[in-house]
Amino acid sequence: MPVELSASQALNLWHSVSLEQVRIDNRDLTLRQISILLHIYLVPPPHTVRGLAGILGVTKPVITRALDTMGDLGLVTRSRDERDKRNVIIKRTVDGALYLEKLGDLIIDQGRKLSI
Amino acid sequence: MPVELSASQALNLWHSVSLEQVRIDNRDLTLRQISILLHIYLVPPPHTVRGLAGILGVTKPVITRALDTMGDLGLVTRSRDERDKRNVIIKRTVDGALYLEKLGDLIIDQGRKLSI
DNA sequence: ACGAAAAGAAACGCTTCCGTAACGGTCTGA
DNA sequence: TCAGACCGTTACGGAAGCGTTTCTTTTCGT
Repeated sequence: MPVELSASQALNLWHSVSLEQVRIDNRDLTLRQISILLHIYLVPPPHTVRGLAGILGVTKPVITRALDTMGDLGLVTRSRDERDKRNVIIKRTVDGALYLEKLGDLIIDQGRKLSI
Repeated sequence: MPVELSASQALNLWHSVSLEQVRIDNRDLTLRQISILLHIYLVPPPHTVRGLAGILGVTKPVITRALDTMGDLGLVTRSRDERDKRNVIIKRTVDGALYLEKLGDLIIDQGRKLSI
């Protein structure tokens, strides 16, 4: 079930959602952080630092720092992989799920308001 | 013509577009910068620093800095308002239009790939 | 058993962003 | 006309991001 958007619909959707996100959310995540967060919550686990770095095309410290920041915000958690103690498994939190739920609602709302 | 999205469609769309944007674009604009850029290009002019600050709910220096950064990237230009020389009018550029055209195409492409 | 490899974190120097506050140039109305 | 309001920028100290490099712990192959 693809979603067919016109050029103006696509950009207007992005515009209104970004704007509301900026206005509402004081946490001000970067695009990278949002990508990581969405990836963790939408793609089946397990998620590792190395894996995420490869997927986003960034270096490992970028992921570590993003997880530090989002961990402080309560959006994700980390725990050692007991099967291979070199790995860290990135886990979801209730707050993180809530955050993305709100984002989803925002996108849906702004999508409904589109014209042309 | 509203766009009806399911919760999973909304988040998957945001996920895939953010991910591709991170992978493709080395400029790495912040969400605020993207909001400003989209606003300048989608909302009829004139655009002023004070006006944008009010719309985004941020302070004026935030707008000035964002315009500095995006000006260096060639995405926007500024010029004094000759009618009231206190004001600065923010203008569009060819590169900026091209940047947003690519973003629009990306959103459209990822929208087409959605399922469920 | 032990050296190499792998994973994540920490350190380092740098850049960029933030909000508050102060600053010059411009307009305006009393 | 000129004091005050307005507009955008700059300055400042601090926080957070970046990529590269180094370090610690753990695993794996021989």
